[in-house]
Amino acid sequence: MDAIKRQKIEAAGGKVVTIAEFLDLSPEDMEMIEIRLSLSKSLKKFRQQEQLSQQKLADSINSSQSRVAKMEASDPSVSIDLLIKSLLALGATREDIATAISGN
Amino acid sequence: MDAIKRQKIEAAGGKVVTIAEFLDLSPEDMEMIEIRLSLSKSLKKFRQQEQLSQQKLADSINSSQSRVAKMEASDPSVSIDLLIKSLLALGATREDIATAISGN
DNA sequence: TTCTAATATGTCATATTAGACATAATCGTG
DNA sequence: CACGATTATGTCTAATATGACATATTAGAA
Repeated sequence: MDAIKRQKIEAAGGKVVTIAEFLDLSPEDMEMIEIRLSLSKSLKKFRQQEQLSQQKLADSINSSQSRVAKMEASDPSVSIDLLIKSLLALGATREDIATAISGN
Repeated sequence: MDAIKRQKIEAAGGKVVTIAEFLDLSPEDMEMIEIRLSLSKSLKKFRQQEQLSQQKLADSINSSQSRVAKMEASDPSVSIDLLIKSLLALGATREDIATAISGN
């Protein structure tokens, strides 16, 4: 949100709050969330490139369809470990993972 | 180990086995271990650059000295999540983390 | 629309990871 | 050497992540 929009809202009596402020997240927490988000997007991309259903992928990594869905949804219950493990299983390289994490 | 050395050992009746073979690790397992290793080395480097003891770092991230020691030792009981969280707390950027993971 | 495959969501028991603590080992420095 | 500080290791129990399952929702084709 730019400064002008913020000013307008505040001038009108509204309080502007970022998501981080609202949820009381530290910058590091935000980064963690962003990293998980990038990885999960990458996971979905790799899976689709391989033309696999969530179920097929789940089978190949001894997991379940629901967990794969949660991975791709960046559910807070999924660890970065699991995301990376799954990406590797899909053939992603460390470089691919690094790229996802860097956000570029 | 190069092919020549391997050949010599095998010619002498020895069986050559990689660590991965010995521990029956999949290539993905190996990658996971290497990633953890890179991150833990990076963590130690960042902590030392900041001139912090493991205890001080532990305090700043609500953890314990022993857990920090385990992080830096790449103990299997520590998750990549925790390593990344700790790196971020030390001021590492996503770029720094990506670099560690890529192994370059 | 209806049927079917795919994906999403909620919950649970089990497994894994967490911080904490005790204590051992190692490092520096006098 | 001795001592103090730092780091390593082992083991608890609490917290969190896991696969599994049921079920809901969505997507796409006939």
